[in-house]
Amino acid sequence: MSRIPEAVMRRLPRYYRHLDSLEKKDIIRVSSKQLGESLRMTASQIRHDLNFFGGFGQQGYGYNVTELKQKLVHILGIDIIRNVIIVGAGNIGNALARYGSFENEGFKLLAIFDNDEKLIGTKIRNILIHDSEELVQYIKDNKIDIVVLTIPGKFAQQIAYISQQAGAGAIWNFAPVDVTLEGIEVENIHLTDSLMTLSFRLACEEKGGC
Amino acid sequence: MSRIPEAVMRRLPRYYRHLDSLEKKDIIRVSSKQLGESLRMTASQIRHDLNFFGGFGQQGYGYNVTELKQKLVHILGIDIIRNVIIVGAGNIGNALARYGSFENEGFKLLAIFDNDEKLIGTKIRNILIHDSEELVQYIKDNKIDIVVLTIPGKFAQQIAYISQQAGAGAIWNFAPVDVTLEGIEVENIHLTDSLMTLSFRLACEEKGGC
DNA sequence: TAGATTGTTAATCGATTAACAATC
DNA sequence: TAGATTGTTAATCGATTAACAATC
Repeated sequence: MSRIPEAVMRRLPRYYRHLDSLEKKDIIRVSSKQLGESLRMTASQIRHDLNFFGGFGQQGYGYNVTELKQKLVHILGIDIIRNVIIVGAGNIGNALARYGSFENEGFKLLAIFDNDEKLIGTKIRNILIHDSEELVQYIKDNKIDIVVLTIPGKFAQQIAYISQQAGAGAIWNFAPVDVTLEGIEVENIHLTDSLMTLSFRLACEEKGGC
Repeated sequence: MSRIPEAVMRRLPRYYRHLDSLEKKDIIRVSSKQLGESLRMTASQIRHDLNFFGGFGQQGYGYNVTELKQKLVHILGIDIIRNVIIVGAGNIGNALARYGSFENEGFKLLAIFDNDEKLIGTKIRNILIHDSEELVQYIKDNKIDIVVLTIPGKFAQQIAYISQQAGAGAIWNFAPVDVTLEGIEVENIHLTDSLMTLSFRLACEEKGGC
């Protein structure tokens, strides 16, 4: 399989989401033209993207919705259960822990870590909050695929590093710093950056374009 | 000013964040080479990006940290206070409402809306939760720059639409659907999509690359 | 002045779109 | 078969990087 461009990879979950919604509406087949109209992109791009993974369609017919969705499930690896832990039981950590719908996509929350003694030992939605001191040992003892960082920025890089050393497979970072590590998958979510792009665009509009 | 490419715009908050941290360390000057090393990008790209907005540096010297940061503050428009409301007082809405640090960047949360009678009239961090019925009137009566949508997907497009009609300037959407509207700035945050890219990358690794 | 580093243009690289033969 | 639509290659477009004259 040829190396998948980053841009293509980032569109895959959107394809998956849309196919899932078509399937729920009992739609059996869909063409790249129809997909393009719904997703506001060119039919050409959709066919081009999907063909990195193989020819899933049929000339003159299009794509079978359920079949294509299943292919995407497999490509995205969401048919594999992934063990997840959250480090930081603050606002965002709490929200993610309570947000049930990740479980539907194969992500299983095993534990939460915090260093606040008032929180240690309590639970969020049946999930125990452990002492951060136990983090390394916990990762070593359990196969942890994804470590979610919802801690202050100043701790993020270091906790990411020790999580990697302990054997974690990926970091999902919500701290407002860029976590950079070699040899582990990292996804940075920068909510403030995103909000700033709205601020920028509003300011541009007010200036009459830029 | 020539039209700013999307890719450039998305890098601006990162520049701002880094300059802010340099300033806090009392660093006076910085070269594009140094910035490139810290941010893991080419010096060329940084100079190229900044020059869309003007020549902020000095040959043989580099950039003055405070001055460049101030330019970025102005470019990003975070020197303008933006009025924000949150629609949906669930997990994510709650977390965003409690997350104080947006206020540092010029975003002011005025109100929260929900349709759960048990929540209406209560407060999160001093911010009153209003009945969703009042949303349109509230936007009409107050200059609302940004409407944050932390509601189920099925309501997102419609609430975005009526918010626009009522006069809102931008939508920050956390519902797992793509809100598409003409004539209003929209930023979609798809947490599940982001998590799926980690799943994809882990699956790729396990397959030995793709 | 000499050294450093910018601003800016040109070259390269990658991603998107168009086109169309293949084929269901 | 005729019409539709894919898979795939070629053309276009945009973004990144390299190069270097300008200049502090």
